[in-house]
Amino acid sequence: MNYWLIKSEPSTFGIEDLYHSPGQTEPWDGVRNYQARNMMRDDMKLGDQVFFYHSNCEEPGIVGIVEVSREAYPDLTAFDPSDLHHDPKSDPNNPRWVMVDIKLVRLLKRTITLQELKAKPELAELALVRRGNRLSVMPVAPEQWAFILGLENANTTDY
DNA sequence: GCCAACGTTGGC
DNA sequence: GCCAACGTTGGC
Repeated sequence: MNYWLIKSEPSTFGIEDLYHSPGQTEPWDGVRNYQARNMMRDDMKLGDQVFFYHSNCEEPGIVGIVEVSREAYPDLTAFDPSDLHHDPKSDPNNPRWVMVDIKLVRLLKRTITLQELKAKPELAELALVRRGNRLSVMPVAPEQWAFILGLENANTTDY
């Protein structure tokens, strides 16, 4: 079992949108970064647990947990000229980009904010809080996963 | 293969 | 809206 964190801008697609999706499941399409793609293609397995992070918004932070409900398959939006993430260089016979399906596990009881994550020495190695990080899909170590989950019930004035 | 220019991300 | 950090592009 692997752990991950995926970012999304709530103005584009937030945890509320996933909550209201049919089957609370959506394809995680539009990833156009090779590092992120490689992780999805090679390492994201059925049942892997994933933090859902809201970026570029009023209160950036982790807002929910999802799981991988289908492993990597070709991202067909790359072939659609009308799609925002259209990539004319992706060959339909050898698709360049992949996506996985994610299914909502649950919403967190509160947003675990970026500010809070940054303040924890235990999470110094978390890719999310490292300087200049821009990956939309990143691994989370099992200890980091457990630690972050523990924060959900912690007193928010502790930090 | 170098690297400057450019576009994007995302916190603030 | 600003801007730092980073990835990608393309001329050479």
